[in-house]
Amino acid sequence: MFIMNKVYSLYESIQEKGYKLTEHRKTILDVLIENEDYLLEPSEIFEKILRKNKNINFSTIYRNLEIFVHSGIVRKINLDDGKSSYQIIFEDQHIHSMICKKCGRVEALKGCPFEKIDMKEIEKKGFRPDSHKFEIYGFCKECLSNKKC
Amino acid sequence: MFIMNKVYSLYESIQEKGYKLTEHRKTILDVLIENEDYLLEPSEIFEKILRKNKNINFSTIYRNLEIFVHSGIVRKINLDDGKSSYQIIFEDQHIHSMICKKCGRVEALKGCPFEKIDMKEIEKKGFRPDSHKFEIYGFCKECLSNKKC
DNA sequence: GTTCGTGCAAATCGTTTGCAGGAAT
DNA sequence: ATTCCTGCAAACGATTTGCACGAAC
Repeated sequence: MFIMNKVYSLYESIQEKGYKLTEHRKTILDVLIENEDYLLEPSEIFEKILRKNKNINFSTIYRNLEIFVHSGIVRKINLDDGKSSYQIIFEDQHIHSMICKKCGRVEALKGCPFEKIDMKEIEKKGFRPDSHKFEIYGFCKECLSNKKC
Repeated sequence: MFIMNKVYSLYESIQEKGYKLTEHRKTILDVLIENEDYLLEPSEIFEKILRKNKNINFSTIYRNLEIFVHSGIVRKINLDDGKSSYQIIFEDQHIHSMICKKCGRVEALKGCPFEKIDMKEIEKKGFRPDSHKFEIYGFCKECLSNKKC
């Protein structure tokens, strides 16, 4: 039961930050876990919870997603359309992704291009980097084979 | 007068797409050109136009920014706060940037990390890339020396 | 003269907030 | 018992839209 260990460790991260472990939080996490390879928008999370015959208010979803991000167990990505999407983080790895523009599927890339960057160029400009983003957008195998792309 | 050549070529790009060359469009472009090293939000563009003792409606600004992006002369970037920012593109170069989180200053990076990516990894997943994003966030020299970061 | 652009006001969309009652610790 | 969590409804900010008039081609 590897998966349960991973889930418990998510629960611990929440409690370590002083947040309570409520049923709603577990439900939202369930949805994120069941879609661990996908970026989900708050509205998609809402719908998937409905399909479980549960109902959680939008504001509760938003508030808890922020809490999860703050607890380091969820990643927030701002896509080009201006909407935010969320994805569970099982290990606290630093990753970059291939993101399917059709279905939101996310696949991890090995390595990080930032490590190959010429730091001298950045230092010369007097710039102090504190974060970076590298994302490849395109279409995943499944969406391509559906011939809808 | 290199700058004017560059400006005329922007005008041409607009007209080539079948859009009319209006005074408002020129004014918005002026502001983008005067801030070519910065990311500007629509509200900042609005204010800078006001300071020129001109007034352009917000909806006109939004509509024209979309048109400029569609004409390939303006770049749109979605920052983490969910707001959109815009920047003029003088040459249709493919660039990646260092972005100052305080003042919005943008400095170009040499090279592109995508070229160093192991394409075999992507092919193996059956993923078809169509675009990518590499951005370094941090603080620029000026903002650092203001000791406000 | 036709097509396209604009200002205005209202609508929309995603997201956030204040508050009063309810649940976790 | 205290602190935190939630639903609700309302507020919010950024962006978009319908429409009637005006400007570019």
